[in-house]
Amino acid sequence: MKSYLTTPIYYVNAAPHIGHAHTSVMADILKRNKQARGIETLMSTGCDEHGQKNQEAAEELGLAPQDYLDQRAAEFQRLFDLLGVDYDFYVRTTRSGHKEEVARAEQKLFDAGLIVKKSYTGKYCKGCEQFKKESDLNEDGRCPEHTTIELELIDEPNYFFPMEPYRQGLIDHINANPDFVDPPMYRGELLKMLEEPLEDLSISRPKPRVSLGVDLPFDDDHVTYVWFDALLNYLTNLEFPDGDYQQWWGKCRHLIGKDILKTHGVYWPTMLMALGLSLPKGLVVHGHWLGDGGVKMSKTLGNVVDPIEVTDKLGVDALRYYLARHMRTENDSQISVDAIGQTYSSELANKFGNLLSRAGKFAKARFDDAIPACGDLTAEDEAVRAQSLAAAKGLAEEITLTQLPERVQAIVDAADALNGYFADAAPWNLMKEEATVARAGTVVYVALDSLRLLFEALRQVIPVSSAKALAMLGVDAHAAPWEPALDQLQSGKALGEIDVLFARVD
RNA sequence: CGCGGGGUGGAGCAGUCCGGUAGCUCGUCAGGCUCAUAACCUGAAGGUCGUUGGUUCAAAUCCAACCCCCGCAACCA
Repeated sequence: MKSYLTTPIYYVNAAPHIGHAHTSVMADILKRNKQARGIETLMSTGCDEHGQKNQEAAEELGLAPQDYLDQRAAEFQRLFDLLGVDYDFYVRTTRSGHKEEVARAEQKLFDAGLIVKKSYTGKYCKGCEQFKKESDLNEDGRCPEHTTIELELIDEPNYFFPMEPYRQGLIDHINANPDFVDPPMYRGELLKMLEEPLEDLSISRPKPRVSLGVDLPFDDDHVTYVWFDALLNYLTNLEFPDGDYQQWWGKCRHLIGKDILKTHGVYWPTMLMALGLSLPKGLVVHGHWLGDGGVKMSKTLGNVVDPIEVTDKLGVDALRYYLARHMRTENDSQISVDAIGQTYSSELANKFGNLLSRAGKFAKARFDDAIPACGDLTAEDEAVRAQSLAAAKGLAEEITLTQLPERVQAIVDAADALNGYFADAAPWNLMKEEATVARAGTVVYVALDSLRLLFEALRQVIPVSSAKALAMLGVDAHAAPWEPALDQLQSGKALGEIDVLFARVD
């Protein structure tokens, strides 16, 4: 079994933000989930270095484009490395192989007569450096952003990719493949987009306006429109067209934010159809993060959540955990440094960390630094064990992004139950009578073994902390695939040093 | 009448498909425990589930109308 997961390649015209962190971390979690099930998985993330906005960003900083791009690409990569994103490809569209293959694909379409040249007429705003639609203009027929500038009527040649011929085929494909878009809500949105005839997609930009891009192979005066170039990264990673890309391409799922559903659900499939290639297996769509108060993040409101800042303050796993725990794919979700801190304290520190600490230290102090023996099990023991096993199994099977929060929640609930169980059983009281010392050992065993199972499951979400926790329990991090099972702790085996796993941050 | 999502105790959310004691986290208050990271356990206060009407023995949940927020419609995950 094979799988290929991609994130979008991010526009590097500004510093990386929480959205970039989110999609790449989600791809990482899905990859770990697949690997746990024994599925060989490739994952790509990276950056899109072409286009007007990148060009402008470089100019603003007074840097040569390539210097600017090198800096930003490294900055994004550092973030993903910091967050533990286990990518197989870090894409840069400026790399030579990619550019050549994009040009080849374009030439192929051009030769087949699937790209047409025609003049584009439109009102161009010099302020925005963009063409404006009538509906974008104010009452005076001017750009709302630049009311003093008279719009220019520009008529220039441009290359277009007619998408309409593929529309019905795409609709049929979506109907025949219910999981082409997940969650289904976005499938409906996509089908809506396909109800009207598709416009010709402009795939070129005149060089005087945009220079950062892939030269059109059949016209030196133009560069390729960023999306046409960027989308192909999903294939060029796999050494398309000369390499052995087919074995992976058929297993590809694209993770995307809802804002780029059209590019991935319309532009990309029609391009692939024109190139005679099969469509990806599916699109995995998620919503956006909003700042405190449920409004868009903005510097003026001061509700921007910077992934680096959060990580510095609370640690990588606090952020990864929050992203996994609180994003609802069909809606936008809220995030703030306070909220991350709260989730970190109440769940990671107070439930998982503290439970490990109380049971682990108890075992060390009262049972000679080792895991106690497990005696006969009571109904209470069996109940918490069953809950922990069920929760772990929730991450041993295939998960979607939509299910992820509830699966993590089940792990939390199990830890919660273990805390209650431990308090009810009160092994510290059982230690007072010789007759019940063995029973205390059983309670500690059940707590530690169940907790081990929960941390094994959490390796998908918070790999670093989970590995630490398992080391404290004296368990070797066993390799994928993973089969959740009870009673994997060995009685009598030494426990590791029980440190504070999630340090309190005030 | 462009499209879509949402409106549930102070905050953030689940529950809505398949009607039947309104649940979780945080916060507040009271008690308990002492193994543990001022943590953990128990209990309490606090909600006319946006509004109105309808169906039903029974509606947060189904139906209708309306109000209010937020996205999209533009190269932002």
